[in-house]
Amino acid sequence: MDRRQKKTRNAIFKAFTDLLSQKEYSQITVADIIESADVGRATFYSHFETKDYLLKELCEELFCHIFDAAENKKTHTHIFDCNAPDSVFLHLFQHLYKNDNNILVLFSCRNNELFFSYFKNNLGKLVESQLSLFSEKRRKELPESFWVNHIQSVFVETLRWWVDNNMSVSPETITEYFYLAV
Amino acid sequence: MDRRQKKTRNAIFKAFTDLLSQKEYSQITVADIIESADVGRATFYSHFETKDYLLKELCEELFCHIFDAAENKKTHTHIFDCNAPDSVFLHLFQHLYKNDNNILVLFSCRNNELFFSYFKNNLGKLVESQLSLFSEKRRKELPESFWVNHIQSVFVETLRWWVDNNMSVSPETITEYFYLAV
DNA sequence: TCGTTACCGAACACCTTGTATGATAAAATT
DNA sequence: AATTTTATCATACAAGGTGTTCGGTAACGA
Repeated sequence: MDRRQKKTRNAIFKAFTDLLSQKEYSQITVADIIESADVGRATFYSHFETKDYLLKELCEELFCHIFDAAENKKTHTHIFDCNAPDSVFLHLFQHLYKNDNNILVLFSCRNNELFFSYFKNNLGKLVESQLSLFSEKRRKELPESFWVNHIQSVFVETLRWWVDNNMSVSPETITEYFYLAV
Repeated sequence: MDRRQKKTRNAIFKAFTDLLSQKEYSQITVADIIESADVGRATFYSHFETKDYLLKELCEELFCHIFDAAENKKTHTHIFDCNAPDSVFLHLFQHLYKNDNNILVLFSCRNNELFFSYFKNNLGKLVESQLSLFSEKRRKELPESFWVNHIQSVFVETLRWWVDNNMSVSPETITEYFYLAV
């Protein structure tokens, strides 16, 4: 990829992330973004079709990083030298706690629910691979789609509560809450 | 209230509800609404500051009806002649099932998350009054704010699943799922 | 009947979006 | 080093949405 393209793309991502920490997603205009990123209007539109696609691509980059990390624990441990705890959910909470790539900005309550639904979807695969971890009893009494949706939701809502409360408890504790709640 | 005002207000609510069943909230313009309601532009703005306030007021009307009904079961039973089951949650599900005032339109997956958060907030009071119904054990191990938020979330997500699945199970069954999940 | 009030239509300034243009400079290719 | 390709910029533009203003009209309440 052309060096200029990379620079532009990164400048836009950075500007967008900065703006998201200041105001609500729906209040941010393309004019805001290009001014903050210091790129031309036509340039913005040559990179991203719309503002919604920009958010989508940003989410994909961030989620791709964090979910790959959680799923491929071995390679990941090797690269990032983290201590690979037993639970992928704890692993996720730990990564979020570190706030890699400023991902937390997107979880702030001011921001769009669109983001939460992307996150929830990405969680889907992970949850399905972990179903056996949860209570056998309830699994048999509830439809599987209900059960999967439930676990995804509880994770997202637990995360929301954690962030809203300034992450004042440790990743280990919030994981415990998650398992108690789910 | 002036008869003309009532007529206008209702026409706008009706037009808005109809439109919500056809397209996503964010795609609906004020022009759409006033054309469908057949009122002047200035008239719309003399009733509602913005489209967001319109949604807010619509939610308040609908929720007010449904939550009052659930909370004041005695008066409510009297007025609406329903069979007042034991659980307020079952009661809620039953009311939603009847789709009073077309409330279900607002729960369709195409529609705004804004609506779900209003609903979740309205649920707050109700949940707090019902806390004792749920497992003592978990209540003591989890912070109260976490616990309240959790119950609200599970209700909303259960409802979402129910609606997404065309309400193919009975209110009694979905209530059972709710209690099993929470 | 008479004053008040809500409504209409039309026009308006302003903002946002997404596209198109030709010029310029950085990158890739030869 | 010379040349071609490509990303960028500034500017302009049309289309469409928002929220306000204003004078005329008709429905309302007393």
